[in-house]
Amino acid sequence: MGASKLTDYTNEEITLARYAKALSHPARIAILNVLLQRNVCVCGDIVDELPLSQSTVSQHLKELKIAGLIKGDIEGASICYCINETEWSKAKEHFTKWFQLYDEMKSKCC
Amino acid sequence: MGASKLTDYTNEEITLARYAKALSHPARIAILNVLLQRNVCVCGDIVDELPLSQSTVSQHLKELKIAGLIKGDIEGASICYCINETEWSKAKEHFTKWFQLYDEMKSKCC
DNA sequence: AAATATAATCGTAATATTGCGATAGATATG
DNA sequence: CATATCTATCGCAATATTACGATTATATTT
Repeated sequence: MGASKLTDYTNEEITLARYAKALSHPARIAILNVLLQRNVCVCGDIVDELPLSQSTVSQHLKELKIAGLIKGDIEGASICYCINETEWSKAKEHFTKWFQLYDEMKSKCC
Repeated sequence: MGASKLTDYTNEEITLARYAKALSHPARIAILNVLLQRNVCVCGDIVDELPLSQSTVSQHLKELKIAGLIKGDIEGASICYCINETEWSKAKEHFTKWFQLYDEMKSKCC
């Protein structure tokens, strides 16, 4: 009856926040930009393109992998990273639809 | 000649990461959802809708305000928060265009 | 097998974030 | 003016993030 406090966040809120978190560091955006700009899958080249150490880049790659935005295929001694199309599309959809909610608002205030 | 290390991130990378950071917590997404769902500007109502204390909500509101995504108009003793249309559109554009870069890739790998 | 190259992981330090209660400031109401 | 309401800020604790060097694991050469 009384209690109107939300007990928790919705799945949609959590999902969106998780994608956003993956993109919340310039290094991770830069990594994805490298993957977007090159036709070929890069691996250690990413390290050379960023102002960060190998271990730090590897950590950022791990986070992007956990978020699902990239995948890494073992290619000999090196690893070929690239954007995960499925998850990329999902993230795109989530953001696009969410941002569009504003346009669908009937009455905007202030 | 040799050195190919990026000295720093691009403005675009920083901007995108900053927007993403503002959206990287479920509470902030939830706050924006409240503002998106209500026709009228809410103020302290946001606190009632979230599983967080008043001070914590206030802090999240501050971050959203710093990111520019919302603005707060003083309305008597309370404050009327709403989405900042200009910045919202900017963020939307940034994300949309960036996500679209994938579609514009000539050859996808892996 | 030894040496080399590549990338992940460990350990650690510095910093940032998150959350809350308590307090302060500003505005309304009696 | 006193009180109540609403929101921001302060102080603090717990946790998470970021970054790096050193090490480890795996694969490729020689």
